[in-house]
Amino acid sequence: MEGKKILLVEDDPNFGAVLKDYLMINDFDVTLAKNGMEGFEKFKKDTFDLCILDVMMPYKDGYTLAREIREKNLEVPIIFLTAKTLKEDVLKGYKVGADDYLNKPFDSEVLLMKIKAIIQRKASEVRPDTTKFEFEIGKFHLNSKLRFLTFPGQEPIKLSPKECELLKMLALHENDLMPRELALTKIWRDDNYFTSRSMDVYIAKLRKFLKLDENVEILNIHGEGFRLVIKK
Amino acid sequence: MEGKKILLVEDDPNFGAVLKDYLMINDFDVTLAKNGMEGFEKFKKDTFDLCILDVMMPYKDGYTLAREIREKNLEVPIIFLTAKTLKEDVLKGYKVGADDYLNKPFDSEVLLMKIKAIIQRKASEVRPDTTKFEFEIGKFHLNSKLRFLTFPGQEPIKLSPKECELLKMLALHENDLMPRELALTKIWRDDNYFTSRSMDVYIAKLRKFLKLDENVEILNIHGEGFRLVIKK
DNA sequence: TTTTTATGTTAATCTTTGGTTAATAAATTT
DNA sequence: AAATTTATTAACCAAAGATTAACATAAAAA
Repeated sequence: MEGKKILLVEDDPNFGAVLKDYLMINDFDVTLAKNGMEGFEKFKKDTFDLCILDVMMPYKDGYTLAREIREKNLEVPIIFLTAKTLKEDVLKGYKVGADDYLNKPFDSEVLLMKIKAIIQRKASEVRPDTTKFEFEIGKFHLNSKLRFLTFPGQEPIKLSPKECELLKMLALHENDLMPRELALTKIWRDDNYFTSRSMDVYIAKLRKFLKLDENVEILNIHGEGFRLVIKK
Repeated sequence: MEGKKILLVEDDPNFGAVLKDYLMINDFDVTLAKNGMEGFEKFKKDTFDLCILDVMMPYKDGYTLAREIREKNLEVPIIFLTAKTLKEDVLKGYKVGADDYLNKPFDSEVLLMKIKAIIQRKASEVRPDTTKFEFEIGKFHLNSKLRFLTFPGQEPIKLSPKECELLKMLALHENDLMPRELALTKIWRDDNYFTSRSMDVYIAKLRKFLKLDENVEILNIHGEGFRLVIKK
């Protein structure tokens, strides 16, 4: 856990300094920014393992900053700090892609634990190669950047963003288990009953496309996830 | 995090009930014991992911109980609840093998977070054991990740989670005793009459699958458990 | 041997998970 | 602003899996 880099964006200089010190004592490498602008500048110049953002800041609030960060980086975990307890704010945070949410003032122990838990989780996640965007799926060819799926002798099938990401995720785990949870947290950024239902709808769509090649199919592993099988 | 089992030992019936409810609302499966004796009895009869012990209880205090629990189980995380804040008590707790320490009354959020952090940590520690998922069982090949069992010249047999785990557990003890109790506590997470009956049902199912290879069979060792025999 | 306890088997029931359709909402394009 | 595409939600049914009850049989103990 040593030397993990944290970007801390907090406008209150006292609180910011104290928190920074506390985190540094606990072996994190902390960069402190005192507003959203500066936060984003520093984010672009370096690579962080975690971002801790205060929600209420002048000029650029935490949510806006989070959105900008997410545009640049889909992976980095974000924790919001807030004095508010309003439900809607919490929800807003999650929508922007926050990994966690903490009320201020909070128990520093708790923050530390959250940080460790999140970093550990990220570390243990399978890191699919996000750069790869071309896949051979049986006789199909998938280009996930241009979002289409071609089959010999056919017009290319245009895929929607969700269709495409889901198929890509399956392709990355070709012939192996693609855990349900993984797709839900990575693509839908939420794992609940409805997103799960939504995913099933997309699986059905993909199956329809893939019917063209009888050697390709998406199998379900009950309670676990799906498996893109490519017979050869 | 759903369905994790917590043993809560707390002599104050009001506080105990409130805390139990709170944890249950948060999707934990909570067993409440109202003193150390009862706590230990319940601990022996079941398998828990976490124990939360009040320090000050009549007859048998939390430390004594913790020591007894540690004798039986070196793994299970223990959290102490205490009204005291004296340093020495905290130290005593850690010496007995506590994973955490909380003052009472405490912020329920904090407890929840600590619980989650601890359980997550344990989960990631255990991973090495989970790595092996391919087994040769006579002419069979078991893939316990994709949950199927193949036999030359046959369609792969899909296994249900319980079938799969049970067969894996037997395979891990190939030609040796696989104690009944082990499968029940690890797979069924509970050892009682009904789970035991359920396990027998699964043994029957596995025997049916394994019939294809006459050199493979599951023998019963009366009162002890089962033995996966592979003749060579 | 008789009695008790443990195991084996089948089938009914209950629970959870997955698949599909269609209506609605949200986002994007024209 | 209208049309089109994409995404979500709800309802419902089907399939898979797990448990339980009932009863039969085998092993151990009394």
